[in-house]
Amino acid sequence: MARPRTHDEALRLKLLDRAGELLAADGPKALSLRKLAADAGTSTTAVYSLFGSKPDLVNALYTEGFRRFGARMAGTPLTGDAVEDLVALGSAYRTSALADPHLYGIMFTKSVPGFEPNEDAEKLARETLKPLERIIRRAIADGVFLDVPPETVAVGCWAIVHGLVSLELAGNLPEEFDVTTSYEAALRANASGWLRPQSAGTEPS
Amino acid sequence: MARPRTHDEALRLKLLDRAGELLAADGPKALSLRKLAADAGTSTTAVYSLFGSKPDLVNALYTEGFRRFGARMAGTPLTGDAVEDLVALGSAYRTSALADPHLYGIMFTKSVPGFEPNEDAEKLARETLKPLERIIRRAIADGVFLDVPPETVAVGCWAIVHGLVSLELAGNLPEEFDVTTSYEAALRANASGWLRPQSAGTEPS
DNA sequence: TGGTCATCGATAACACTGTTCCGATACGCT
DNA sequence: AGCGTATCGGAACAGTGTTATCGATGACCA
Repeated sequence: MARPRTHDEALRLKLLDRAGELLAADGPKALSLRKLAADAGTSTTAVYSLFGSKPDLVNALYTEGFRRFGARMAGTPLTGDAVEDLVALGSAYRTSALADPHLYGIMFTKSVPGFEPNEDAEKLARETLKPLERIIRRAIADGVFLDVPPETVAVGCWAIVHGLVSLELAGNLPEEFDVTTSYEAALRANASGWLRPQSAGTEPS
Repeated sequence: MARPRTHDEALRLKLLDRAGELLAADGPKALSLRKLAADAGTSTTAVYSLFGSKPDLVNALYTEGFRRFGARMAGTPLTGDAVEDLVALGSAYRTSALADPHLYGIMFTKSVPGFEPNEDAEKLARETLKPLERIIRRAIADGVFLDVPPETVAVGCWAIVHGLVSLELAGNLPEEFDVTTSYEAALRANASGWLRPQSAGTEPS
């Protein structure tokens, strides 16, 4: 054997860190391997020996993003009231997205052209939605929600938060728009729509 | 003065057409000015004298996308029942997106890194949502919907369709998921959530 | 009609990207 | 000590968007 590797775990973390900063500072367009390597005081080869390629590097960012995101979701306190809990999870989702918009772009809107998450990363991503499904299954089992497939409700909830956050991040919301209030109102309206008719008296807004 | 331009309107249309085809065939990553020019039998300079830059070319695609999209929205037959009409518009939105997914990517998910729509294009985009707002305003005025700012409801409706379509196009829906049915159910649930409580008896399916 | 010359457009160059190759390096082992 | 080899960094390759160059062109005016 020969020459011990200097492209070690420490450098790997440093590169990921700098990549996150570059991303946050100037967006996915500015995330260049050359600039990244230069900033970290190494060469582009290091990125290839540590990650494999640029998409693989982005995959690591994707995974890290979902780790943080999953922690926020799992750490959201729940009350047992299905509608309120869905609103709470939705708010956590938005908080997470606003905390690191470009990471959100990688995770949910394919903002880096060549990138597709690998199987492990995708599995991790799906795991983070588990709290959502748990709430919905219970609400359906308890007769609070309509008796429809839980996936349908879960997808609907995911869609509204994803849609709202995407519109907000893309700057597509109207001027003088009270985002936080409207966001909660929309989440509550959406969740309330799945209530069984006789229990539909829970007033939105 | 001298030499009349041969980079005329016909070439402009041809380039736009080929650009759409390249986009539809291999996605935004494969939309290269060199390939485009070669395919159209001209040089890259033509693109610059006709459009200005690549983002400007994409802006033209964006505008064309919203022209078609707006036509579909405006052409959707309405019944006067707010919830059903919102579902119908939402379905038209999805149809439009599925008809040309990559164009949808340009229009709604910033799939081309450097591109931002210019003012005219953005104004046109906003115009296409007018039918939505009309329905909502009337429903609120008639006391069918809750008395909240119409923008709040409009954004909520836009968000759920955008969210659902994004998830579908990104391949994030569960296996064995009846998209069309669930899509309508989610739209109906979302719209129903804005009904005033006393009229909340409209049963989602 | 012939000459001038502004203008157009294709070629080539530039600065950048991700990726690959290859030779110099620097350690572990004999 | 010296060999061998895995490792690493710089250079090379193929591609991108963009810009500059410069020859060809055709409309105007004499």
